[in-house]
Amino acid sequence: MAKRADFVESRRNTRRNQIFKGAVKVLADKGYHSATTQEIADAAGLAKGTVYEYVKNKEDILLLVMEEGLSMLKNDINKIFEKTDDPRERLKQLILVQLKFAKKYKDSAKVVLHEVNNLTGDGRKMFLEQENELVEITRSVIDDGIKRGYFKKINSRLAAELFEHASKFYFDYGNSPYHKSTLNEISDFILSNYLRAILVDE
Amino acid sequence: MAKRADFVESRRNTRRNQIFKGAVKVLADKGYHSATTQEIADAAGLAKGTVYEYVKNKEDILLLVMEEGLSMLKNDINKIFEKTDDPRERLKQLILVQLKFAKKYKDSAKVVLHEVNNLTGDGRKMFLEQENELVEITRSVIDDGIKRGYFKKINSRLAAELFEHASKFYFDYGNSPYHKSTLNEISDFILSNYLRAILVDE
Amino acid sequence: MAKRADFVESRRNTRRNQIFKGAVKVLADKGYHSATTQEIADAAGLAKGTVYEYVKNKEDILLLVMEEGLSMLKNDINKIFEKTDDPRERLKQLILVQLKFAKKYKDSAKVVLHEVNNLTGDGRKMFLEQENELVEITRSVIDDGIKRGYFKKINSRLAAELFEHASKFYFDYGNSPYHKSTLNEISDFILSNYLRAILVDE
Amino acid sequence: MAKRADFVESRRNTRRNQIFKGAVKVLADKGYHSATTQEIADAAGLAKGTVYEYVKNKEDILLLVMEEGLSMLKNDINKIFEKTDDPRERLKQLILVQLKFAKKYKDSAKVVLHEVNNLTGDGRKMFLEQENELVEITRSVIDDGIKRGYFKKINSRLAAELFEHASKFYFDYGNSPYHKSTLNEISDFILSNYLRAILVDE
DNA sequence: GATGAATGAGTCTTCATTCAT
DNA sequence: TATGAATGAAGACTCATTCAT
Repeated sequence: MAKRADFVESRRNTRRNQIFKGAVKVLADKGYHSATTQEIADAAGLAKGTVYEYVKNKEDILLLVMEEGLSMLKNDINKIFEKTDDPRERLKQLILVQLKFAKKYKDSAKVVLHEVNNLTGDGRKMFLEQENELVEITRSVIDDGIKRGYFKKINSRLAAELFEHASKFYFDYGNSPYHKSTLNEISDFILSNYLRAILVDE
Repeated sequence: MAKRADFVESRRNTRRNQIFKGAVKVLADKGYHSATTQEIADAAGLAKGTVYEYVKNKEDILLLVMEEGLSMLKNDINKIFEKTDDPRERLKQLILVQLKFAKKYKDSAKVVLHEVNNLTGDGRKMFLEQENELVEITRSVIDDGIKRGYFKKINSRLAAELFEHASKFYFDYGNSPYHKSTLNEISDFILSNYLRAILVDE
Repeated sequence: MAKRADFVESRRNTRRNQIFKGAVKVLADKGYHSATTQEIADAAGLAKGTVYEYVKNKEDILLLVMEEGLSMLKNDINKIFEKTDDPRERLKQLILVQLKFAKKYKDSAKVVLHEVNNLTGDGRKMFLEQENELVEITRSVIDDGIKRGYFKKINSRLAAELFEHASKFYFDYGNSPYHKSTLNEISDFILSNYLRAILVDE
Repeated sequence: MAKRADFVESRRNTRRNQIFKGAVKVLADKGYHSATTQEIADAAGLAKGTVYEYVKNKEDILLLVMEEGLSMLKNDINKIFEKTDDPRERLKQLILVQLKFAKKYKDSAKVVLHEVNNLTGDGRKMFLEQENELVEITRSVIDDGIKRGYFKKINSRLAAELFEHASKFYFDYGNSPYHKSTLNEISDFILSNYLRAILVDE
């Protein structure tokens, strides 16, 4: 029984999670550069010094938030593939899941969308890779749909990029007082227009 | 003859333009918070103190850049309406103009897109208003198209928001090494799919 | 039988010795202020908290090292007096022993020489007293030599201070890449020149 | 007339000198690591930010102090060579000058002696080079003395190192309450004993 | 006794803004 | 008007010390 090591590992996870939760709130609210490590520590319910036990530096906090955010999103996405293998349904769910994610994890989504540019070096590289992976998943679904004769013969990579971009629409929601539509209206519009646009005419 | 006042006013414009040009480059390159006023002054070919003669504070520099950027974009947009009054053509041009703008004024576009959140108070309000105005222009074109029987009876406000959002796609291009499509491919895709999706079937 | 107390006392000594050995290495390498208590604990093979069971604070670690260093040096010095009572030979050995000490306990010597100024309060007082004691030993040897007619009638206190100072020469050796002489060359030079200089002409 | 550039240059020198003077006091008193940049700025009569206009970082302040200290010392040394070319007199003056320097510029001397180890990289290299230069000057004087038959055929490099070391004796004076001798006593002792020791017997 | 996670005071450094020239 | 030296508030990060387990 590696009881001791387990405990240490578990506490480590607890702390990283505290930091994640605190940081998400603060970063979504003030943005990376305007947020101070003190504020993040306070929001995490930890002392400043304690945060640095679990994180290399400020950028590492951002990385933690983005990785966790992406990981949660990927989790949701993976579940889609268990339910159906029809590319039309998969593509639809792919969009829905991301719109819902933006609503459910409003703060995480906001950080993921807005703070990429504050990532440098390996962190940035890793993030872009993950983002690209997401596009590639979408692309493979589209390619499958084309092969099976459901979708028109479009540039699947670009289509995937544009779908991903559209899925991010809701990420920004609430930033402007002029935004009014509900999540349902948005997903209905995208699904019934964008998605239908690439279906082959029957 | 307000000769003297004219001269003063004209120099003021020259200076503000110098600042705009310098700031655009620096802000696009390093982002608002990482850029220093010194760097901006250098890029503008002015002393730091001189910059402050023409600008209230750092945020005011950002505002200047965004206003100028938006104003250039609006200029381009207004020209569309002089050429045709067919809402189908107008909507198409509306999208094209924005994609082209993102390419032509890469740096301005980057700043406009990424730094909104660093605007506060009245500056932010003004920017969001202008952005909303843009959406409203698009919306009125769509409404006109619906009225004339060209477009389906869709939620025109939401449609306009989504078109605006899609137009911003190219703004982010080049940020990731995975981005590969050309401007032409992007506009073709959007026009032939998104735009066609809202046309009434003949 | 104070068995229990003995055991406690013995462990205490073991631990203090671990700390001494670890600290000497780290302090000689990085200097007092740049060395962290964590590094010292690591080098001692103890946990940080454990170190604080045997030591009041960081300065106390330095004190431990300096006291131990001086105590070892005094040990070596005392042996001289058992072997001869000729002040000429005693003075010679006094110098030799210190040069050799600097070579044998390079790290200890380095710490003793360089970190005096980081000692404060009682620790500093104690150290300076001990250093003075060393000078006084040398002085008494010189005084004895003068009384017996071997040495010239010089200011014995100052002479002792200068001999002590010369003995520290080798302490600094190796700090600069320009240092090249061997211990033997140094001791030969000091003995055959400085020492001979105070002998009465025969 | 490069009036403007001259003025700028002159102010720069004034400021660097203020920093030098403030830093010398503080560094001599508290040591490099215990002194804060705030204390140094205060002692210099400048704001903390202003100090950083004239200095790269904290270590750069130390470098400034050591360079200035060494430069003053070298100045004094150079004057010796103008007065006589007799190596016996030159060597004597070489020692005297350094002892006097330690008295006159007590604080500078203390910093130069004690803080070498806090110099890193190029700063350290430069300092050691300069120190070596000093030894080489002494050595050349000794070599000259040997060639002219005044001094015994000793290892001149080592002799020079030891003379330099002895000259530093007074640098440390005042650190311990047990130090009592005056500068005159010290120089008399060194000159009449150490120096005479290397003279050829007549 | 031993441990090492938690703490927060303390430090260096940057940079927007001001103002005397 | 133009300048850039001076300022000091603010912020990231370190590390000696404590204390619950």
